[in-house]
Amino acid sequence: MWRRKNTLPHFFAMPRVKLFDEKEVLTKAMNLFWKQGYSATSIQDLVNYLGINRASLYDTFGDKEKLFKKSFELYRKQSIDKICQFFESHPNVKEGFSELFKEAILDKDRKGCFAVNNTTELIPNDESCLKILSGNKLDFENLFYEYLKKGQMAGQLKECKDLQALASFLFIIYNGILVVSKIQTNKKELTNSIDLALSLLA
Amino acid sequence: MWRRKNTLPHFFAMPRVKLFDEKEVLTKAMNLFWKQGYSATSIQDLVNYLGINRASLYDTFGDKEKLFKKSFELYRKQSIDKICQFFESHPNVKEGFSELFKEAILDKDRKGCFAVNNTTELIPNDESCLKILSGNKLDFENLFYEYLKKGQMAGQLKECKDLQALASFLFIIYNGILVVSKIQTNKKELTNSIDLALSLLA
DNA sequence: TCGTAAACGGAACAATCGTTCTGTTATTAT
DNA sequence: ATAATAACAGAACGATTGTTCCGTTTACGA
Repeated sequence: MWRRKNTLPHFFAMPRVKLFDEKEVLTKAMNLFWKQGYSATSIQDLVNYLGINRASLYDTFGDKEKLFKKSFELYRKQSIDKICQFFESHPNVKEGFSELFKEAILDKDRKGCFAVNNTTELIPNDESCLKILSGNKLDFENLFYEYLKKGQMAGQLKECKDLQALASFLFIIYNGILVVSKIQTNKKELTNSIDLALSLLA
Repeated sequence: MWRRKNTLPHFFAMPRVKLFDEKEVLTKAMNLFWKQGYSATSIQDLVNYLGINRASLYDTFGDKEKLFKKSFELYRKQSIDKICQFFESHPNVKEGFSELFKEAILDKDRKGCFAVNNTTELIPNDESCLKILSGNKLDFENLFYEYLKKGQMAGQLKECKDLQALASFLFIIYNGILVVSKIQTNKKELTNSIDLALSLLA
């Protein structure tokens, strides 16, 4: 069997390159889905906001659902990277969580958290998203757990706590903050609640 | 100017009565919006699920947004009534919150909380919903506060706490539980977190 | 320079969106 | 019985949905 490679003289040819940066466009898509949610964001919205052609959108990202999944994938990577760096640059556990939560309440444009928004919008109507969000929960709780453990070994936690339970608790608090911050932008009240929650650590 | 009333003999006439119970249908609409969210629920979905005609839907409830608002209004009334009764039938504060939260984690069909779902879906894209949800937050925090106060006066809280901060904290916890319950139905882990949070009360 | 193939712009697709309209049916005071 | 009128069933509306297709443009290896 002969291969096509041999039969055609100019088989390999390079087409024109993309006129847009794929990751840059994906970041834009992420931000629009984040703000509007999956269902409320139309392809036309995306075409307008991303500034690329419909055909380019479909050629590059597949369909709407695929683009959404890729957007959320990017968000997950970014937020996990951010948390890791955040913990590394905050050696004290209690201070670290305090700063993390207090940063979360500065939600000027009320977008909340893309993961939390997806949880409430897409569960229980999208099975595949449940898997992703379950994984996301585990990732966060594990990060929280390791951070707590490091703090415990450094003697930052007074008593011997159930770190697993503490990690779950902190994840719940984090989710709660990310919901309530969309309603309430009064920093003072939320700060008090955070201090109250973190009094369980020391 | 003569009035039409005088020119026609039988001006007042009663039409046929509704073949469906308005509140019953509204409850159904509430449940569908609750499960699917506002954007993901089409009029056709509603017509199928409610079992009434399109025209009847529009005649009775106005348009989609009005039906949604009425659905959520019904939900708010029901949940506030439920909380009031719940607190009245649970004289001990800590036990009351414990039971309330532990009831929330039994979310078999993963619908979550209609109010939380609406918060993440509709803010910041619907200004009128922000007002409603702000009011809802205040209502809940006030209910929590009064309940805490009653418990404090009954000597159920050891120290003299900042009850306002405690109420806000419990509202955040409640929201967090109502999000995470959609992902995690493992009761044990969530129960531990609830116990941890409520250790701040006694 | 030339041919290839992907990116591009934009029209076009069927399906569905929320909403309105048109008759018909059914009820009740007269 | 009759007239009036709202509820009913269902077709129809234009607009928008997500997606595909077509023809052109453009970059790059040969």
